[in-house]
Amino acid sequence: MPEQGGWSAVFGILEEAFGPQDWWPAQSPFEAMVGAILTQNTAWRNVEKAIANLRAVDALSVRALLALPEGDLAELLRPSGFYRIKTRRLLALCRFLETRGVGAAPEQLARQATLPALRKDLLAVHGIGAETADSILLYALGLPVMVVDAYTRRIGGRLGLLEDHLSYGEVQAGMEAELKPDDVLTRNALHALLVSLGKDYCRPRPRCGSCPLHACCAHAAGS
DNA sequence: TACCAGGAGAAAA
DNA sequence: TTTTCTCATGGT
Repeated sequence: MPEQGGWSAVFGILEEAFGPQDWWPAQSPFEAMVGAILTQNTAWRNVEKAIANLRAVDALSVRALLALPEGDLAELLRPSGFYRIKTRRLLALCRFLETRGVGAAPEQLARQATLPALRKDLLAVHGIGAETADSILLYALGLPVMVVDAYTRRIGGRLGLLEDHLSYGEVQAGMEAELKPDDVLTRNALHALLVSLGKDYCRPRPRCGSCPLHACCAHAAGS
C-alpha cells in the first residue's frame, strides 16, 4: 500500500466491494447526535435498543429528554451500557442545544458559527470528545469533517497507513490531506465503508480470508 | 468464561 | 503532563 494516497486507494477498493454509502443510522439530526453519544465504546446494536426505548416513549427530542426524570432516562438508556454516565452526557448535550436556542431544531446549530468554532463549542460540552464532536458535525450537521474511530485506527494500522502512537488530530489531519476541503459525501462514505469493513472483516480477531483489502494488507500478509 | 464493542472524564502517578 | 482507572450491558 503506497504512503501517498493510501486512504484514497482504500476508499476505491471498499466502494467497489460494498457499494456507495451515505449513512448514519438515524432518522433525524438529533437522533444522530444521541447516537453519537450512546455509541461511545459500545456496539451499535446495543445503541439501537436504547434509541428504540426513547422512540417508544416519544423522547427523541431535546425538550422531551430534558423533561424526563433522570432516573427514567437512565433506565431507557440501560441497554447501551455505561447508562448512568451517558444519561449525564445526553442531558449536557440537550442543555447546550437549549442554551444555543436550537432545542426545537438542533440541525440549525450549523448556521450559527464556523465549523472550527462549532467544534470548539461541542468539545466544551461535558461528555463530548473529539470523535463524538466530529460524528455530530459530519452526520447530524452535514459539515465536512473526517471522523476517526477505533475502526479507522485498526484498519489503518493493519494496512501500514497509521502508526500506533499518532494522536486523534494527527490521524485526522493525515486523512483530511487526501480529501477535498468541502467534500462531505466522501468523508461520510469513507467512514461508513471503514465501519463496514471493521464490522465484517477487520475485527480484533480478523476474518482476512474474503476481506476486500486482503491483497494489500500487511497484517494479512503476515498471518 | 473471557473478550470485545464506532470513548470520555476523573484520578493517580 | 501522561498514564491508568472507571463506567456496564449484551453479543460472540
